[in-house]
Amino acid sequence: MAIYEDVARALETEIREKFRSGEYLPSEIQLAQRFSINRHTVRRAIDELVQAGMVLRQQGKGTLILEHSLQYQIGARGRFSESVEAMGHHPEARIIGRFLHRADQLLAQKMWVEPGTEVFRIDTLRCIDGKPVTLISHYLPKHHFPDLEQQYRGGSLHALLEARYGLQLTRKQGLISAGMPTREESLLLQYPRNMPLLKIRSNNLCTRTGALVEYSVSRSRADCFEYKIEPRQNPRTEGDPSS
Amino acid sequence: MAIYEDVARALETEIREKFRSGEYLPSEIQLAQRFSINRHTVRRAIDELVQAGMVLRQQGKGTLILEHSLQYQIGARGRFSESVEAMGHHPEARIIGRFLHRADQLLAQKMWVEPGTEVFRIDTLRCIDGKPVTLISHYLPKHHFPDLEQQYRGGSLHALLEARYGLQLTRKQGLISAGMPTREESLLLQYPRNMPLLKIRSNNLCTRTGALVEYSVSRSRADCFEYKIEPRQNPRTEGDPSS
DNA sequence: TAAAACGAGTTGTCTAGACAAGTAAGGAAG
DNA sequence: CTTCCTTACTTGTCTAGACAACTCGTTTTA
Repeated sequence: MAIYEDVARALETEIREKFRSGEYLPSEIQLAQRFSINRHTVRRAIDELVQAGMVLRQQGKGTLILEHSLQYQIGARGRFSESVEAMGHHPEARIIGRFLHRADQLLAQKMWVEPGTEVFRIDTLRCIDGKPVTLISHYLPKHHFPDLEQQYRGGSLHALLEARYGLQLTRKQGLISAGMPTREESLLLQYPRNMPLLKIRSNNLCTRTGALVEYSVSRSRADCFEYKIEPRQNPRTEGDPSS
Repeated sequence: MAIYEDVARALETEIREKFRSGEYLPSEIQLAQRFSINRHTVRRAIDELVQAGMVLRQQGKGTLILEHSLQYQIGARGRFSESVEAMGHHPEARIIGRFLHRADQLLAQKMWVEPGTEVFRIDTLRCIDGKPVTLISHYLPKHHFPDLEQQYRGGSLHALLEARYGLQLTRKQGLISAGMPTREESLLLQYPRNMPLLKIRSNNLCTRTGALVEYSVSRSRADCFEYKIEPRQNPRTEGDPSS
């Protein structure tokens, strides 16, 4: 039996018995000293835990211990549903990054604009009870919002659009798919790479003019999130984003 | 960008273009010489392919190339969208299994019936171009359809319900989530266990009476399937020039 | 006061070499 | 002919060291 397998099992029981989720594993060097093995062998052991979805590596910080029973929570009550109508329009968003793209072929097609158009991209992370749940990339044509990058400081993006630019948005189309997280997504969402994400790409139009003002891609942890499609009820039930 | 990522991508295209499944990759040492990198770096690159399910390591023999039609389609055009409205009601269904359940606590809650109620379950597999894409479990309260099990022989379940029982269905609620396949799902869908499924659970009511007549769970391969949510075609906004 | 630079500590990548373990084929011994 | 052994080649594991990249708190600087 390989050393790294032994160490992996040792760490596994140790995590279950002595650590809580949110804590960090001892550093690889410390573990190497403790077990009197090489750091690479420790890494190989931790690889097993990563693969099992028990821990998450964070470069520069450490190795984060995740919920012990992630896989068992799937399908359990811990999950909460969210009306698709409300997706992407949530107040407690934290800004992760801002970018200025020039739309390539693919993006242009999805945004219904000409290739080369300048497009703001704002990435936000939505947390619930301090737990990251959804990562959203908002794409907005620059010419509609020349000074948006200065204005937006977090919170409800759509409320800002309405307040400053007088725009009211309507979802025109939503595409729902599933995929596996990239390393970056895994990090931001604190979510194992071998668990699925629920994705929604949506085009939002200005309710009045019909012009596309936002294309967004949201990626949600599937262990605690699912989307609810309501029957077509009477509209205008979703007005208040602050609720 | 890391070297091993480059090499992994290079090998990926090479596999697609120059190799067939069943063949073996050049040995790690040969690849290391070819790319002028260390063997460990080659191994790290191949790790990526293993993780992606493209190749299989065989100690002492070599690295076997597997069927490689799946992973490339992800995110490509090969994917086709399907309106949620149409989900679960498709003609070219093949029957996989029939069951008679007595609803337990959980199922009863989801189906809005009393625990202990007898429930038909019919599993169907939907294929496209001979490729299995969606696995659907239909749950129907027995008392509504005493002889359904005899009647249904494949094809559109909902058409049969309408023809024989005079029932027209309306989707009341849809819950969309993502998950990993069980072994059985993986087998039926011919889909790797490390790729995600897109799931929809929906309750369908009789349009006239409002009684629940069907609860269904569909699981679709995420590599070639995504769900489309159409805008609400609200009759009141008919004059809208944007549509 | 605010921004920039630094430093300690962490994970990530790459190299280098050694030996273990498994496979397959060929040759030697029975 | 069959069996066993050797040999060559493959992947698997472990060690060792170096530096890159990143995080975070502290210190310095403007």
